[in-house]
Amino acid sequence: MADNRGMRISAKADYAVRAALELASVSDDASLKAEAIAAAQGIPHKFLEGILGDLRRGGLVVSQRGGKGGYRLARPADTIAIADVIRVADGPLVSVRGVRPPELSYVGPAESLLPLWIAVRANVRKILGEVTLADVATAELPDEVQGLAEDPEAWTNP
Amino acid sequence: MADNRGMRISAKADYAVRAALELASVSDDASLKAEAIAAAQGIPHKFLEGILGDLRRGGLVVSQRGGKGGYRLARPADTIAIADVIRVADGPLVSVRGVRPPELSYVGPAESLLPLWIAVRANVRKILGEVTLADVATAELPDEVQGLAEDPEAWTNP
DNA sequence: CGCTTCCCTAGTAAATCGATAGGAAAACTA
DNA sequence: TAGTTTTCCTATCGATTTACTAGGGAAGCG
Repeated sequence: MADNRGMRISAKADYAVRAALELASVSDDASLKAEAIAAAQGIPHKFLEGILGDLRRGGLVVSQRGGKGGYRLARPADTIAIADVIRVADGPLVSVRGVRPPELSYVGPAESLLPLWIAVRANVRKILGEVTLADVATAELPDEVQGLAEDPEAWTNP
Repeated sequence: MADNRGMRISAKADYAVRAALELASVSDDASLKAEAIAAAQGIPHKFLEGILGDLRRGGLVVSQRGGKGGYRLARPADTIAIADVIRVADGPLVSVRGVRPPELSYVGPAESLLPLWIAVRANVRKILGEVTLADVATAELPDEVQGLAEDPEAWTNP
């Protein structure tokens, strides 16, 4: 009864970020077709189309139809945080039981759970909010993040 | 199409932690009945029973049947991290598309996504792994966590 | 027009979420 | 030993979500 799942990043969010990275990696006013992104990243084409629609409605990408059409980023890649992409594709970064931490209320010995969830959220926000598409696409993560990822301990499973 | 959900803590994980906190708040060898915990925390009784079963199988609580029965923590409250409880109730703390970060493989401009997820996971682990049931139950969070939770910015939504 | 590519709506199988139901098995109590 | 209490186990359930697929309409271009 205690199996998979915990705090998960959905396929949709993962795909959205990867698609955005693909767009971030091409020269500034060039555009990519959904099919090309799908092939490059191994994402189901029609599923990706829906995700790109979300990114467009969220103002992160712009699209063009027709023969020379495709998608491109609406802003420079170094002004779009990974958090922006996840939020547009998947909603709030962190939630507890479906609601965002500030809406929760705890009683008795659980009262201090609220500040704890808030702290977790603040930390996730800090990382995903400061790392941009440009950072990831050029493989130059901020030192702070790089440091965390270099600790061999971080790569081990529980 | 871009609605709720992101990185979520499930009802089950939330309930598990709250139940464990209730147990942490009573004197050391006393025990609580599932019904009492359910009432104190407003958790559906039968649902909680299943969760307490997980905690028992995970070695975090011990149980006793019969008239004077109930549940108590298997170890002192200051040796059980919130992360322990979540993992036992809900599986790995952080996962991407159902699998744990080290099992992922990215190509092209998405290559540095892996270290990014690793960094996020390391950070979540750090917080939830160092805060114990005793810390939360006594409302004395570690300074580092307290600091994060005190920033007013952390309490605002996006 | 004809081709391409985005755009939109619907549907769908499978899993998960958040429970509920019913009773068997143990422990204590009288 | 009978009765009570409480945990323990299995099974089920409706709603929602997840990860896709299908099919066609609407732009844009040559």
